[in-house]
Amino acid sequence: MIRLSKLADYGVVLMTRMASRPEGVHNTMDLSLLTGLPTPTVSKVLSKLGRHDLLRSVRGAKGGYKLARSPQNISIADIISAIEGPIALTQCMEHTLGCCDIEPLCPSRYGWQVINDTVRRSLESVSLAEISTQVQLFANRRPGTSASATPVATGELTNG
Amino acid sequence: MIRLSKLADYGVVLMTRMASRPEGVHNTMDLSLLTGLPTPTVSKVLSKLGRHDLLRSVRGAKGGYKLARSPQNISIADIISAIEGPIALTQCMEHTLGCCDIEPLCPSRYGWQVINDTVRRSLESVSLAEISTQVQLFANRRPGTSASATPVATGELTNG
DNA sequence: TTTTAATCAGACCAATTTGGTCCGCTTTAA
DNA sequence: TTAAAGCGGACCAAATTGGTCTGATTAAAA
Repeated sequence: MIRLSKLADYGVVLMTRMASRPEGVHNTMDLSLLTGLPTPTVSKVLSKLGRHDLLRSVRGAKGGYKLARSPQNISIADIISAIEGPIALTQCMEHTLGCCDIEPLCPSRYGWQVINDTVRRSLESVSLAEISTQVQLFANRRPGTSASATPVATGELTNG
Repeated sequence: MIRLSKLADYGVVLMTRMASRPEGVHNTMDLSLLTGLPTPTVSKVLSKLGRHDLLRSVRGAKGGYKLARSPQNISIADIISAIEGPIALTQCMEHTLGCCDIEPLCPSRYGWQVINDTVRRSLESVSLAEISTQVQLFANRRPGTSASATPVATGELTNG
């Protein structure tokens, strides 16, 4: 399987959660309870998303984070690259041209470029809004406020 | 960045190399020299590709591996999933429905499914043939037979 | 028939990466 | 002024990865 780091996974999950109340301010503690993820980890992810202008932080008491733009204008690629850096399947693709010694000879580079572009474009095509509407179908009986007892809602912490 | 394991990276590189002589039999030693990858590693990757019917092994002296089908009929998704298992960005997506306790409640699953399908489809759309024609442009002055001194040709072993 | 060149499989080990925890600091509403 | 929140970095443990080694098997060539 192609590995997405857990942090990036969490990022998508948290953003999805926040998109269910796009105008609200969400704090770390609540999100931690809702998702079952450890509080400091949630905090770390959120602050990264904040630094990349996907979230806006509200400091002080009653603070938290709110979406910086509407879910329609946030793509999955935005979220992933905020946390993991530029989307690329291999290392040499992370940089732009001109940094690799053997580059003019490297017979793989151009192939990888094709592959990476394809994947990146596909992730750019999926918006947070699309995903969170899917979620609504399953969340709408619980009006999505705070602390539910049911833990764990990531794509990660599950197994067969 | 989305991480592809090195082995999968190598898989793509090796297949690309072999696609430049689609009918030929390629042995581990030659491919190792051509790519700069350690021989046992090449061997491990090739045998995995063989077990998934992308390569056909020819044992004994003068043996090696040859492509099991034409490059047009091999997708990047085939290669990656042969080495890494089913293409999925998160663990719970590796299985088919019905294996996760909280599944009926999991608000993320359906979002991930959308994302994964998008990525998988994009990788299925790129064939080995497309990539190796790109390679030809850069390899055609060296008629692509055996051992060149220039090492390292993966998308991985390079940095900035 | 013997030798040699190749695949094949699996065990083992080392090192990198990852992610979780903890700490103390800053900010602001009540 | 206090308490509740974000902020950021240092540190550590553990899981994953990938490279190495060994030996068995196969088949062509001498």
